[in-house]
Amino acid sequence: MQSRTPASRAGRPRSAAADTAILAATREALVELGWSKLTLGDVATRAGVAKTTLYRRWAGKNELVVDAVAELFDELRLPDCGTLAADIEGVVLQYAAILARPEAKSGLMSVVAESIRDEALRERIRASIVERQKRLVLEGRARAQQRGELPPESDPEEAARTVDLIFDVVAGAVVHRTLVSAEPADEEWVRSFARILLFGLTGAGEDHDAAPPPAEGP
Amino acid sequence: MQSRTPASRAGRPRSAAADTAILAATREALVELGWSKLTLGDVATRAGVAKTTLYRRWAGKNELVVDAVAELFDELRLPDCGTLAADIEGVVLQYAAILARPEAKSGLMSVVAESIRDEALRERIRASIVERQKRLVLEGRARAQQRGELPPESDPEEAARTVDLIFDVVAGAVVHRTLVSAEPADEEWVRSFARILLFGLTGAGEDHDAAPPPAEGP
Amino acid sequence: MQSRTPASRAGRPRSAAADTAILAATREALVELGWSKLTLGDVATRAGVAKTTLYRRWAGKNELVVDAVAELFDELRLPDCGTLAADIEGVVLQYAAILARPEAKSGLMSVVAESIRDEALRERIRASIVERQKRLVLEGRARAQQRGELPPESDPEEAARTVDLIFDVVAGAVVHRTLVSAEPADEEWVRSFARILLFGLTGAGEDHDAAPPPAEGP
Amino acid sequence: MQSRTPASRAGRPRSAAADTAILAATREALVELGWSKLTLGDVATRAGVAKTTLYRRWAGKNELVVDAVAELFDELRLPDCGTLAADIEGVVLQYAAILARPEAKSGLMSVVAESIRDEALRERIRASIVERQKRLVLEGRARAQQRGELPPESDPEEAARTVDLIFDVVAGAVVHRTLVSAEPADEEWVRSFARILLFGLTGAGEDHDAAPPPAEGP
DNA sequence: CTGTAACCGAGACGGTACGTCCTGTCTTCTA
DNA sequence: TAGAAGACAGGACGTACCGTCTCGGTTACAG
Repeated sequence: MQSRTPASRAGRPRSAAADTAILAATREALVELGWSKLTLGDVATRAGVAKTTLYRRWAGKNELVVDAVAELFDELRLPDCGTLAADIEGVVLQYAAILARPEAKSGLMSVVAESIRDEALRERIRASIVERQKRLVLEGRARAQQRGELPPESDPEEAARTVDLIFDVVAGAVVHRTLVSAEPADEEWVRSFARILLFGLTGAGEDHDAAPPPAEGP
Repeated sequence: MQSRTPASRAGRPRSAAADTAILAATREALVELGWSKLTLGDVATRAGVAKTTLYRRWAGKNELVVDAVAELFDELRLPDCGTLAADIEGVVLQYAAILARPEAKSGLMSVVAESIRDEALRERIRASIVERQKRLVLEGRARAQQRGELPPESDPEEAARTVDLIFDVVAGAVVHRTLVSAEPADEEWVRSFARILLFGLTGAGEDHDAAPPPAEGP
Repeated sequence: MQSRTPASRAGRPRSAAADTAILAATREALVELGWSKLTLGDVATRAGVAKTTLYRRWAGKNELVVDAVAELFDELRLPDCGTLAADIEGVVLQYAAILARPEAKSGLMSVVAESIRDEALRERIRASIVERQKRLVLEGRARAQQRGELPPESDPEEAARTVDLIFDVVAGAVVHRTLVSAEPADEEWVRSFARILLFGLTGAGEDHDAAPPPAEGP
Repeated sequence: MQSRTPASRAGRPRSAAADTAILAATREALVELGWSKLTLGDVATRAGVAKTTLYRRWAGKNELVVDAVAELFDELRLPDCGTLAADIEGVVLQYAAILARPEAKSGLMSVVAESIRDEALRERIRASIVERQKRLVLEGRARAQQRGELPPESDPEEAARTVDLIFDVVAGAVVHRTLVSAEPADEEWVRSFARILLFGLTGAGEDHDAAPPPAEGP
């Protein structure tokens, strides 16, 4: 989380408990107050820690919140459900479950909004949150290829672009459903979404130029 | 924007020019400073207006920013490109163009983040921004149905759910691409995304229970 | 009180009732709020009058309060009590009675304090409040001279100086007793004060160089 | 001025230099602007101090001005001039000299006016300004009694009342001369005033019931 | 077992912005 | 043309946080 560069510097070492307490207090405050009303002084008080201690470890509110929220994504795992369809549903549901928590909603969107004007913050978010999720998409594809549900990629660059695209679609849809539409991304919704995504993925590769055939739905 | 109730109340009427100046100043400040560093005092100064005038018309920063950003969406139109595929690409591109503007990025995401803890703000966003966009999805579907590209909906409730889903997918993908991945939603990306969406929409309705057939890509 | 320049200007004449209502409202507000918390907007509301009307007639808070307080001194009269001693007591008691009223305390001292930095205000106070009181001292001396209690003045300039001195002593003592010591200037106090003043006045003229004889008091 | 209670509390101690700078800046602002136009923000700026520092130590403008003005009275000393007459003149002159300073004029009268509606403020003024002066009256009487110019008091309660009366007369006269009449309390005026006071004090005790003898002046 | 270096809590500090209130001016409608 | 109503520019208010600093005290490793 922070630099620990050399070996074991002289002097009193930093309290490890403080880190835990601060991040927990941050999430608690996010739930109660939301990002914009969260103050570092209040977080310090909740954590039973001096404001100085907090500033010694994080540069500011944004960095602190990124770390606090990032811990929520530690539990994200890709379950092996046997089919690509089930895997997609599984990972989307997990992502939706995390975004259903108020500390994630409040914290994540706000720091993303802040990151628009702050390159370092954007990088921190990417490293500690986004990449962790994107790994799941990669794992899922590899597994589907092993099963024969998806063909092995021919052009690796094109394949990377597709992963990015899928990730934006999945994460974006869940985020928009949860935050903007403010409706729960429940099982039914996830199933509908996964259908569209699956058909999009498996159908979109067939023919790049032919118009798609007319269909009954939606 | 504000009450317009009776006919022509007593006392000096509110300056219409002030509204315009304030909203423009707000967008300008959003571009330069971003949401979190935007100050109502600064906006007032830029607009050549007293702080009180600003507070007389808006309850706070969030309400002001929503109105300022909402004006950006006034220009959103659905072009009639002849085919569903082209229409989808067209509207996604337009939405992407708006989200490419820094005042939209900074403003929109921040107020959405704030709206998580503020029902009234969420409603204001829905009314002045979201609904305006969702109308385009409805228009596009009606047009596609006229052309015969999409069948008329049988269950109107199911149809409404589908519109919401599509909207979350489209808007979410563009938002995520633009803000989180911080890559431009350019023509190439939009074409790829529209392909997936089109196949998803036209293919997903075919058979609700059968597994999709294996495909080549990606 | 204010300009009334020519004869009877064209257009709607100023409401005379408004003046009365405004001054009464000013005194009422002085009692309830004191000078520093009194606002012209509040006075206008109490008087059932628009702020504009108020500003059309008075230049500001200070001028308004001077006029409002000056009306309190209209009732000041010098009773003919038969002896100089009784006359002094009588006028001091009257002055004390006015200063016992909270609107006088609050208003008078504040405008005097303001007048330190405002020549025009000082002149207005002198004209509408101070001179009115000083007249009583002049009357009292004339009456005492007629009775033979005081000798006629030889040097008119010296006499004027003495009147000023007496006035400062009398008014100053009552003001200080009432405001700074915050004790009532009741009959007992006035009697003690009048004794000192009377002996001072009648004894001080006797011998300008000789040291006063030792005495029993105070 | 503020609490000094325990030994050396935790945390960064308050800057002593700040107190000095703030009070000096307050007097400076009083001279330039007067009480009503004096701003706490401006005082803070002049003192090179943050507004918060100022509010941490004083409850408001009035308390601050009392303390700033009170320091002016620190220099007040009773000179031993040998006779009661000379002592009176000396102390009155000193008091007049302080009241001649614009910061005293502006500040003192305004806070006294405010104190009418604020018991705590009145007490603060009494403690830090009035009592300090009243001590001089006590010293002066004791000295005169040692010299035999005044008899020792028989009734201590009556004696206290007399001290209060004298103080109101002396302070009130100087204040009224300086502020209301707006004339300097110069040596000549002080001599005339001291004469009256001296005769009043030494003569008033002689006979409580007899009418004073007719005299030549004023 | 003793420096000493880095930590810790507490809280004052110089700042910035807040949202409210009041001032004195103006603009409109009504009488 | 006066008056009521109320919007306007401007500016001070007192509060809340920010991020920094200066204290007295406490660990825990190094000599």
